[in-house]
Amino acid sequence: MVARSNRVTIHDVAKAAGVSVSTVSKALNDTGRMALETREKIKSIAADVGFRPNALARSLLFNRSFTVGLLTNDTYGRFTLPLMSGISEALVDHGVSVFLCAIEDDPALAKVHVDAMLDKQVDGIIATGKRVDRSLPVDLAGLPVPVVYAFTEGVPGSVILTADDSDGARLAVERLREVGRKSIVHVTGPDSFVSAVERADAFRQAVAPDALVMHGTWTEAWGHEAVAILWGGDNETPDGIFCGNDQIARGVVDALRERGVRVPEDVSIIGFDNWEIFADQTRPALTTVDMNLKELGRTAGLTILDLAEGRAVEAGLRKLPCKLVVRQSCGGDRKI
Amino acid sequence: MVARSNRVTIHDVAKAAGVSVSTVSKALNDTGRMALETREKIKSIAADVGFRPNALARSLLFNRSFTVGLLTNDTYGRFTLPLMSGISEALVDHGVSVFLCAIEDDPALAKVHVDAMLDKQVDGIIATGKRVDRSLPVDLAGLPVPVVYAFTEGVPGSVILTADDSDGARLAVERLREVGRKSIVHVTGPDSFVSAVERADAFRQAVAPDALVMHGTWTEAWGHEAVAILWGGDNETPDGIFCGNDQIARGVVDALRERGVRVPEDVSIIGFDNWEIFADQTRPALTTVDMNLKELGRTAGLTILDLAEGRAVEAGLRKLPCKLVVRQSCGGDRKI
DNA sequence: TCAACGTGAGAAAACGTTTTCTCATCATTT
DNA sequence: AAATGATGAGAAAACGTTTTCTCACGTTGA
Repeated sequence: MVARSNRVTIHDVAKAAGVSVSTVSKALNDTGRMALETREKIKSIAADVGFRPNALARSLLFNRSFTVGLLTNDTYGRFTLPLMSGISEALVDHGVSVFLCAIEDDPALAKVHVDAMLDKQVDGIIATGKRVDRSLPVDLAGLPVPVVYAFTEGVPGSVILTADDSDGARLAVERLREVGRKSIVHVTGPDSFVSAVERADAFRQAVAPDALVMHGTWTEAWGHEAVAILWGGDNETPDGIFCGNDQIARGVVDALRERGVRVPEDVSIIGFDNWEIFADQTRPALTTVDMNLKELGRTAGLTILDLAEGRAVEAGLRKLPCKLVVRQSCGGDRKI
Repeated sequence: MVARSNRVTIHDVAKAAGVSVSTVSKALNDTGRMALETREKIKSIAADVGFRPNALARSLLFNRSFTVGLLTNDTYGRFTLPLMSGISEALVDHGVSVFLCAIEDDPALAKVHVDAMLDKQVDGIIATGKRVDRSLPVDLAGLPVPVVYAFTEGVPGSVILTADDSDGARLAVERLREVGRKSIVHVTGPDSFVSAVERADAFRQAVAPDALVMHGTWTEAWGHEAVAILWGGDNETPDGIFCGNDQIARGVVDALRERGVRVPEDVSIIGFDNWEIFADQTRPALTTVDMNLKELGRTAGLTILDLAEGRAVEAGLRKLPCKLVVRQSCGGDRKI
């Protein structure tokens, strides 16, 4: 029809071996009946001519494309990249490749991408975003392929994977307690974010029902401001601050340094996200909660595979545990 | 053979319309001869039953999969994401989807990914990395599909796209001059990086053959240190600093603030990369050189498409211009 | 010696498209 | 009225696999 490629097909192998294509197929797939000698010879010839089966042809036959789509509106990749990395890592062993589609909150663009993926017969779609409590600007319900939501809001009855914010908050508080901190506050993002609220609730539960939670923006500037508030009045100052993300934590650490408050000697700081570019470059480097996004990605990948291959998967929200990454800002590998 | 899906095929449309599949195909593709009435009826029926052609089947026929692969070892995505965004944007209009493969400097993993993509008959591969003067840990020469190198080292005779570092440096110096700066220095990364050297050369050419260039690491810490050196001695201090990246620039700005030097009133600072997370959060926000990575991605996408469709593309290194993003750290929408 | 059986290998169909060819049918021209 | 031409639509082949069927041949057992 159109330009034929020069790639070697199973027919070439058959010709070279002097057998039929069926025999070649059976030989290479270790199926069917045939003389061991024939099988070996065919395998050797196939290797010699560098034959690799055309995945498109197999896909057409099996109705399995061995591709999945990752749909995201997280332009900056802060959350998408670790996730992607985990997905890819889990799936590459199964011969599955991943289409990455960045839709920037544009419903039309999203639809174009979804349609393109469906046309290409993806085995499943993983949806992710930059916020757990917002959904992508496209309706993924009723698609002819399985969908897994990771770190974004999903429709009821779907499979949703997310990090356990409460667990993260508990981890942080535990650590602050371990290093001997008694007066702990939480400086975090807006209370319009479900994550912020969940962490705050878990924080209060772990510290005290009336423990101080300061909601602001997710920025360094807010970290500075929060310190100004805490250290500006006549009240007792805290000796431990759990921050809602690493940017806030950096702001807090910088502001404290400017005031001559020593971190971690005088005050222990714990961040959230383990965004290395912040956590590592802050002086001192941030002890911070890691949401295990890569692991979350791995789970999402495996889950979509289960669904694609018809295995049952429990629907509903599943929260994966966080982990604490210890650097210097909290102090004490030993207790202070 | 295996699980048949419930998706509607051209046969279903044919049955519904009471015609043959060939007629349906011709009707939908506006080819062949047939009564206008028939054509319209078939189109309408196809739309009603929600028919979408199976891209796999078309791919098999046309030897065109309408997919390309993006291979990267830039784990952090600093450069890959904008590039990816540009590629995707340019190609989605052509119905092309992008496989993202993150290989972490692991040759074996790289080979697995490349093989998986070749098996899936990608129309081309775009290689990218985190450093212009390093190549990916896999040999992409002699592949049966076209390859474009973007922001990474490519084999001789290949198509290589990269940002014009010299242009970026010139842009920065020009701006510093425009705002009236006379004593300009360049604080940048290690001279083992080709980019650093090219920018430094262009910097010297624009300022003076013996203009001061300070090589260090790509970190905030180096920015601090450089300021300590510059302001620590008895020498005249500069009134303009061109930094090799935004992290260094942030370090410089912070260090100057700590010393009571005002930015941009006393000293103008220009960064490089336009990494918004740094450029925007620095106080004052950084004026910085943007490498137009998204545009570079767009070009890479279009180029791989040209190659895939057999159009001639000039081989060799092609440098795309940078642009200056003006914020506050350099001063003067009007001259100071 | 003949039937039954096991073995090795090929033919053909299938997956879902597109395209080339062929062939009726009907209208126009001589 | 017969030959020519235009029109509309379908049959079949092709893309590169896998799998089911079929079949020839040789071996075993009675």
